[in-house]
Amino acid sequence: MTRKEQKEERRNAILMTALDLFVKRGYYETKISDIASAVPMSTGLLFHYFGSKEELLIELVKMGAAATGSTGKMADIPASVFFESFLSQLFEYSKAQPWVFNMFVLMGQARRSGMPEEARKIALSASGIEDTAKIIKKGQKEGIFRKGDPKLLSTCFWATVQGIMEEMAVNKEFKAPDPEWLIAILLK
Amino acid sequence: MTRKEQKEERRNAILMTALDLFVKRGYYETKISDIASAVPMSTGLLFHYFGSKEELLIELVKMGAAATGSTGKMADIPASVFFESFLSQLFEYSKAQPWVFNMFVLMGQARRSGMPEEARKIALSASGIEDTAKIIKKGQKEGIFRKGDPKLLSTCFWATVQGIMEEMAVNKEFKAPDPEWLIAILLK
DNA sequence: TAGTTTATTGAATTTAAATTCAATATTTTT
DNA sequence: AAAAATATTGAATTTAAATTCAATAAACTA
Repeated sequence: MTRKEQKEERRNAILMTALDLFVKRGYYETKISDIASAVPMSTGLLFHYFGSKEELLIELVKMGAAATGSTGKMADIPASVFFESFLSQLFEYSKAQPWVFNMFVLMGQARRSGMPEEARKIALSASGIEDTAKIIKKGQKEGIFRKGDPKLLSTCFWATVQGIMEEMAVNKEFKAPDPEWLIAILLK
Repeated sequence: MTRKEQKEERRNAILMTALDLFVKRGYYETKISDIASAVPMSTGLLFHYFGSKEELLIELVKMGAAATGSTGKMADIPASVFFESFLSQLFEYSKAQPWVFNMFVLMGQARRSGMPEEARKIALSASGIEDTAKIIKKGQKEGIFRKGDPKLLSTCFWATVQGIMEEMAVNKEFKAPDPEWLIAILLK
C-alpha cells in the first residue's frame, strides 16, 4: 500500500470516527481529543490531517451533500414504491452500514441548528426536499397520496424521518419502525 | 412592585430570552453575551441572576420537566381525541405562545444530544413516552390504532412531532402540518 | 546505508468564551 | 437625607479546549 493510500485511509478513519461521535454526542460535546483517542492517535496528529475541527465537520457535511445528490436519481421509480423502498433501505443500513445512517442524521442536524453556520449553508443547499416534493406531486396525481402542498408534505415527511433517525442515534433500545407507519403521513 | 418581584421578572426575561436563542441557534452556538444583549443587560449582570450558563439551561429543562408532568393528566380523555387535540393545541401555541413551543423543542433536544449530560438526565426522566404508550394501548383495544409495541409507537410518534417542531423552530416558511397527517402514524 | 521526507507525540501556546470583580449608580430603609 | 442594600457595568481574569510546535521515530528514496 502506498503512503498516499495510507494517508487516505487514516483520514477516512478520522472522518468516520468523528461522524460517529458527532452524531452520538453532538458536535460541540465532542472534543478533538475524544476523536483522536477513539481513532486512536494523538491530538496533535489529527491536525496533520485536518486543519481544524470545523474543517473536519465541513468535509463530512460536503460528503453528505454529495451523497444526498444521488437520491435525486431515484426520482424515476414509481411514487408508490419510492418511499417504501427508501425507508426500508435506510433502516436496513442502520445496522449494516452505520455510515449511511450517521450521515443522514448529521445532515439533518446541520440543516437545523447547533452547528457552525457554514455547515448549515452547505447542508441546506443539498436538501432533497424539492426532489421528493416532485415525487409526491406525482403520487397525488395518481391519487394515492393525500392532498396538500407537496413541499410541505415533503418537509413534513423528512422532518419525521429525521426525528426517528435521531432517536435511533441516541437510543439503542429504539428499533426502526415499520416504514408503513411513516408513509401513512403521505397516503390518502 | 416589590424588589423581589422585579428580580423575579428579570430572571424570567433572561430565561425566556435564553430559551428562544437556545432553540433557534442551539445551546453552544448561543453565547452568554448574546443572551445578555438580547434581554438586554450587561454580560456581567446575568451572573447576578444565574450562577452559570449551564445552571440557566438546567433551570429551563427543569421547568420543561415540570410542564411535561402535567401532560400525564390528559390521559383520561378518549384515545381517539387525545392526539388530535394535543397536536392542534401545540401547533396553535406555536404562534400565540412561543414559550410552550420552544420548551417542547428544547426538551427534545435535551433528551437527545448536543447539550450537557446533566440536562439530558433531567429531560429523560420527564419524558411523556410511557404516558402516551398507555393511551395508545387503550386505542389499540378500541381497535382504532394500528398493531405494534405501544412504547415503540409512542416513541415513534414523539420523535415525529419532535422532528416537525424542530423544523418549525429554524424554518420560518414551514407551516404546521395538519395534525391528521401525523396521527396517521398511529391509526389503522 | 545516508539522507530526506513523512508520521507521531505530548507539552506549550493561543483563543474564545465563561466567569469574577472592583467601581459606580440606583433604590430602599431608617 | 444618610446609610444600607441591591443593581449594573465593563474591564480583568480564568478556563477549557483548540491549535501550534519542537523534538523524535519511522519509512521511503537514491
